[in-house]
Amino acid sequence: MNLGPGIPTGKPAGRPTRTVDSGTIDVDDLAGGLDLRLTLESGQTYLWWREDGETYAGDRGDDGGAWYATTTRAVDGDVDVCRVRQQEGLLEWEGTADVEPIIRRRLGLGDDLPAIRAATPNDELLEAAFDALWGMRIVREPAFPTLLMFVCSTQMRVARIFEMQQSLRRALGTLVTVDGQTYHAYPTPEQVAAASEAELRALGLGYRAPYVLETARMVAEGEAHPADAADRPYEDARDYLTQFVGVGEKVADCVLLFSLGFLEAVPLDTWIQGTVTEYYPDCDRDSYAATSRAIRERFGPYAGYPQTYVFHYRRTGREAPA
DNA sequence: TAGATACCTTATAG
DNA sequence: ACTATAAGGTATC
Repeated sequence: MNLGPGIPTGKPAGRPTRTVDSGTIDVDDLAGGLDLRLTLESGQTYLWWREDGETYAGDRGDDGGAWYATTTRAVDGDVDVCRVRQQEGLLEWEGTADVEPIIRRRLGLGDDLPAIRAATPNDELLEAAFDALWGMRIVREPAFPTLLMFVCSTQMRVARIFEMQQSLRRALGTLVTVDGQTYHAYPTPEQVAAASEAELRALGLGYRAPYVLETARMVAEGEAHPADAADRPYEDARDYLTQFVGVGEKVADCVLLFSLGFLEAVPLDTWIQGTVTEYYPDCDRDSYAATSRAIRERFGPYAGYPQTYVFHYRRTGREAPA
């Protein structure tokens, strides 16, 4: 298989390069199928970028474009590069290692979408959102990058959150060369912690700069790690994450849902809060925690799925005019 | 413990 | 052109 330029195969002698693995995943084997572009551009993750630079360039549906991401190995900090694209019912992947299990996890390919939908109430709004965006999956991205992404996300537009992550990557991330092509890994906690606040502000982070810096320092120095929340019951896990600076209940819910696999988490952002007020007023309570409980009870055990569908459905103006 | 306000920076609306 | 407003909220008082 040849996916074209990006991660070339072959191994020139005497140059640092990587072995390239590749393979395909039959989308028909995934329960509920897959829409790769929706999954990667629905505000769940800002860690993937399009080879053609058209990331967040518009809402055109999946055009078969290729996406890149890096993964940093827990054992030795080695960086792998992966490339995916969806064409003709196949999800094609390439990587500097056998990244298929990583891709399957990160893209939520194991989720049984029909079963999740069956466990979700079929009111008019949720049905419309599921119909419009079917195939969108909830990701499980690495914990530290997800934590920083959503610290950066406050009061910020989706396309700019992505640009911030690209800036962090380019300024601070390890440079990886794969047969002449260069890629920046997402920076490690240590790499972020070594930066200055001024440096981060220069990247356009604004008032988030000191939050990002302090949160990275906490992880780098071993005070706490976002992945440690995974072992706790849901609400304890959310409380645990709020110890990081710049992390309140909403950002904590994003980390739980989009990294740690807590599918019951419902981030209550402005869109979802507005949705609660408008469509589920009986779930509207006087605190985040109380509204969260009520809407989770309404949406069912996989409440994060309808949350994510409704968020993207409304944010992108797909909602039928009232 | 609840409520109000400041906060970086940019894109978009008026 | 120029100002006001809002963008996946949180920390602080």
